[in-house]
Amino acid sequence: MAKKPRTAITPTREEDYPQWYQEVVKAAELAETSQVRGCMVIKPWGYGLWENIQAALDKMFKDTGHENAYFPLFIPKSFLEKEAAHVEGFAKECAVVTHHRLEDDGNGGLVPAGKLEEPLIVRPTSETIIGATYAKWVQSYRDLPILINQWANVVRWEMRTRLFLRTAEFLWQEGHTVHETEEEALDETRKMLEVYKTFAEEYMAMPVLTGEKTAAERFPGAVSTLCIEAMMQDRKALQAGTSHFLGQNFAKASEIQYQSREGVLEYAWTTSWGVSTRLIGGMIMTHADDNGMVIPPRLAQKHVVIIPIVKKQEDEEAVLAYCTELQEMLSKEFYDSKPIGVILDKRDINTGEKGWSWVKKGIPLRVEVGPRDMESGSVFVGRRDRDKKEGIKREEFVASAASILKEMQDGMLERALAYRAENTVEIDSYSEFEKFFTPKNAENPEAHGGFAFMHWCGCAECEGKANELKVTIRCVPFDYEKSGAGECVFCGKASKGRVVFAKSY
RNA sequence: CGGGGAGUGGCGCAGCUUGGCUAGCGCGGCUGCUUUGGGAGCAGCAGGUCGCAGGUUCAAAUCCUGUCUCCCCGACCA
Repeated sequence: MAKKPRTAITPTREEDYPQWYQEVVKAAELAETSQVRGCMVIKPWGYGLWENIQAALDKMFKDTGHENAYFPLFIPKSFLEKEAAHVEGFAKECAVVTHHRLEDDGNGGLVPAGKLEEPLIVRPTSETIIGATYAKWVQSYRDLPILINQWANVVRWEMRTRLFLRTAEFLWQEGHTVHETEEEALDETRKMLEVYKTFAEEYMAMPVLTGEKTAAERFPGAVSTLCIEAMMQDRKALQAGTSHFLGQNFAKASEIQYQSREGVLEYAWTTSWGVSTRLIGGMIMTHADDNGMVIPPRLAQKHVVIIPIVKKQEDEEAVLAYCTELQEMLSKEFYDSKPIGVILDKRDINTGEKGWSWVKKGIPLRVEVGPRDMESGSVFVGRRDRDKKEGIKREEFVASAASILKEMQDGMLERALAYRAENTVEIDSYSEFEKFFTPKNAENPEAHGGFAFMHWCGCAECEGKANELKVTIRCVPFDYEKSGAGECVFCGKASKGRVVFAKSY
């Protein structure tokens, strides 16, 4: 029996995908569970990813005319009650503040005191509190549009949590806009979804499908929910971002009214859209391998780590000087309009261990520099997307670093696109559907399924039949009618085009 | 919230069924020496109120009750 090569992460993706995911998060030092139920501590290496996600998206939001603002963490209970579907959707997962003080219980403990007149809800999302604020800001059509984004944390008391993918508290951005016309609001909804798609593909190297959610999967209170959906390496879908057209539902609930050009009092049209720290989970499950994290260069806070190899004490000074010089040279180079981020790892630990720690963290380039390289004026470079390391002249490496990073970024997207293509099928019969989404090994299910483009009549009953195999409709692609008419896989009734079915997170 | 699994030095685990000496092992940490180009070796040292709270008992990591947290599968959701 051939001995399998040692991997930095155990178990491997194939052996136990959920466990592998957790190990990658831990080994890459991205985050850890906290002492608070369901909440995570995002560690510097993970938070750096979030900061870069924020920076890139923030620029895209501003370039599309949006501004940032900040609204309260607390929402009066009565605000949340205003939109019926919205309350129903979120009521079960809210953290509720009922007291505003703690008192000594006489035994060294504390008991809540000072009961609030009206409970406050820790925001699960801010439509209602922002809507109430907008109602004050909007009088006339001249006050519109309002194009505001907020970077914030929200709390949803989820029953089952997983680092980055679903935590009780998470970081996100939520855009909330108000418009004069339905058409304008619809355009906004679509525009922001495009921003998300562009970001996912160009920065995260994570290909996404776009489309509209079915009624069953829609945001509570929305008229329509648009989404980006990505395929993870276990072939399950991850909803990576949503953009909601709220119609006049929230405007009516919050009394956002304006006097129109004709002097008539009208309800405004609103949208909301968001992405969260879940994107980091998506990045991990799209790119990480059995040796740990693989960070897309465009989102890496550091692109290169320099590892000095010092054999003899007397070499140390010279090798470090050579490394520092390399660091300075690289830092003057630009990748993606920013200076290349370089770490010189001087930690006094074994070289192998040091190298592997960076492999697991997913830094794009590792450069090892020892006396031999120094003498020949070269460096030894390892790319995170390849196994082999190669020697290269120092100047040549410095000059080509940016283009190597670009090549890596492009390669990651291509690989992810290829993976998705390999696991995307068209299915026309229920038996095929059942076969595609049923693992061979029921005890310990292997990666199976993928994206299945199938005909669907549009009724909730047939959608429910897919649920029996834990499969949901991820989205109805915008151009779904282009795939041609057919018959619903479940009931045989007419369908205008194929929609995307998959198992999901 | 339903089902299953688990909490024992920093990490991973054994011990628990059938209570009993100072609670073990591996990895890691520290110190010293030797090493160093893909996860080092030897020696010495440090480190644990066994998740928490009650209870049973002469005696509890072990038995009982409660509770908290984590992981997996479901339902729910970004």
